[in-house]
Amino acid sequence: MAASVRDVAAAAGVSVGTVSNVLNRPHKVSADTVERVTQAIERLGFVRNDAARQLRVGRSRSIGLIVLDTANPFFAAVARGAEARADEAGMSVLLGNADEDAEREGRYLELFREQRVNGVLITPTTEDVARLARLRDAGTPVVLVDREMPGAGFDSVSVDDVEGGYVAAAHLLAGGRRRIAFIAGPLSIRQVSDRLEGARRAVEETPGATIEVWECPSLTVLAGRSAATSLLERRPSERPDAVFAANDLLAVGAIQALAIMAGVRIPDDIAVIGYDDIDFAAATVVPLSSVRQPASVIGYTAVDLLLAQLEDPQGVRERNVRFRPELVVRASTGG
Amino acid sequence: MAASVRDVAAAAGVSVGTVSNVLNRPHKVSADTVERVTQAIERLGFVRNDAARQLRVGRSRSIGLIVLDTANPFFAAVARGAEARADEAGMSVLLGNADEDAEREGRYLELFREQRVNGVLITPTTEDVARLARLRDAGTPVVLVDREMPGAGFDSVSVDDVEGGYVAAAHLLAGGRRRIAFIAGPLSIRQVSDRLEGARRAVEETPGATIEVWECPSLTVLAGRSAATSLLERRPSERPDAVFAANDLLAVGAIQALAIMAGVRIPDDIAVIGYDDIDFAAATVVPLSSVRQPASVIGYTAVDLLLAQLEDPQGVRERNVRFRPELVVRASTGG
DNA sequence: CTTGGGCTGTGAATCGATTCAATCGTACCC
DNA sequence: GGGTACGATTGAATCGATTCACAGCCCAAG
Repeated sequence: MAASVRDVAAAAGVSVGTVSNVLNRPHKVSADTVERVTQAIERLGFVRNDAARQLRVGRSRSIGLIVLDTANPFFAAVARGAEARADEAGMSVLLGNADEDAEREGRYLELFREQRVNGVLITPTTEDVARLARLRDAGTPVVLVDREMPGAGFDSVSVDDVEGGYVAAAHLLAGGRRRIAFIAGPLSIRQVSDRLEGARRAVEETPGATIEVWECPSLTVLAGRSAATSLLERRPSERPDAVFAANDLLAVGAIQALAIMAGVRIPDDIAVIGYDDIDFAAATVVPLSSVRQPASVIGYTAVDLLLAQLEDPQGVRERNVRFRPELVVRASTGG
Repeated sequence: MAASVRDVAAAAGVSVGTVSNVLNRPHKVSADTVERVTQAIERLGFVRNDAARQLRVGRSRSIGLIVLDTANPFFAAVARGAEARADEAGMSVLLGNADEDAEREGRYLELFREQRVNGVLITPTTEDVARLARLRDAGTPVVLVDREMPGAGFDSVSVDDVEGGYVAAAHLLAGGRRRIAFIAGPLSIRQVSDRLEGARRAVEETPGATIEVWECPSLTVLAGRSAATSLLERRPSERPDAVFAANDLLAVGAIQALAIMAGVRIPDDIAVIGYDDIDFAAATVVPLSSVRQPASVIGYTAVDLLLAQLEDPQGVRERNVRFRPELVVRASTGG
């Protein structure tokens, strides 16, 4: 059906070994042989069969990346960064969308193993890393993205979410807010619980301040909207005076519910702060304050660590690159 | 290194053929053999080598999807839809980000050919489909996404962009606007030029109405912001009274520049309408009117067409599924 | 003239899952 | 007992690119 190296070799009047050399080590082949083979390739429309190549070589040229949710611009940016670095190394990135679901995550992990990827970058959905540990022990480099697990022996690239949570809450408290509602995604997601922990810490340092948690099933605009809606069922006097959303999607949803659908004044009645500082944060009804993470740099760095592991499989492990979150103040918190 | 079927066979005391059968046709194997083999697989941590499988079977279990820009939530939604349908068919989607760049697009096309994907879904960056035609003629099904090319012989799933452009402009005109600025992405992108064509048509039907085109290098928030900024360099009396952005990202950027940075009143001074109706459209400073496209349905349907081609390679070609765009009116056009 | 070294080029062996014709039992029927 | 049928199992052949030990050739040095 499709032309193979064998066909090309026949057409060019050389051996298969030579064709392979033209493909992979052209400098080892005389110029006019390269020419003849190249022409034959062109003529036959030959395209290297990557499966055969992989089988022989023993590994692929791709890196697997599993993120919590591709619909989140933050992860889209992470993926771009990862892709850029992989590109430089002549590799490509396979992107898997776990959709905050451990089972889907598992399916992608399995798929990537079958594909013999060079390594896996992952933002795990759960604390359970037994699977990842097995994968790593079987020789596949693993790098945690946007997440750190000290002691588990994984390289990681993360942003200190506890600090980020602290910074966000401290900012609200500094603005005089005392009753904070934390609109959370699933608390089983580490980023969420860390941000909460940081926020709690800030609250505890402030006499009279309280924080309550609204757990949503997912980190989406829709979830944020419905969380804020149920929040509005209370009498105004019992409502919180600030909302800290676990990410910008939730915050955007909350703003839709509060400002647009219910006419709550932001930040006068309720201040809102999100997390991630996605592109849209500056364009919301009331421009959204947020905590910025260097998304694409995270992706880029993660691939970097992976390549280092590939380079030197015996090298030091558990390198944790940690970025600092950065508060971005806009109108939604009275900036 | 990693365990192979051969190792599993030895460990379970059966032949490699039986292991393969357990993997692929368990009903053909007696229950206790299945059990023994399964245990051996477990014990050895065997994971099927997909490259070998692919090599033998002749094709992969994946579908390639190349979109203009993964950072655009519209395409993220398309990808989700595609993934959902592929999943149902036991396939997975390889996502390529062309980034509006024909060369990157070509690289992914090449990659997908090497991987022997079952088919390619693509939103082409250019009009030049010679490459795609070659791919199709070589036996790889191709489905155009969010784009139609009558006569070229490709199946496609699209939304009538000319109509969408017409609807958007007609809406602005119906609101009394007469001087429309079309903030365009690269006009080489068909969606952009089609939307412009539709808008032009509406303008021509309206005495005294004019439309001018601001071409941006890309379809991003940033590009929209700078286009709107340069628009503001004119004296207020010479500014347009409406902006039609080729997509929501541009519109969001334009809103940032107009409303937030320059204090232009929307829609009083300038009305704004976008295209795609992404999740964030409802949450912008001034909720954004837009033209909705059923993004995830587009992705889902595209895979559907692809599967049909796979099913029946000789079947009818050039099936064009066309959805109708839907006007969504919000405050940015005085809704 | 011979030897040695540097280039080119060769082709059989290899990776691991799948396939399918062939074999082996066992049960059943006449 | 002989024959048939059927289910379970076997294992050699296969897919296509890569690799590497080896061969052929030519020129320069001895």
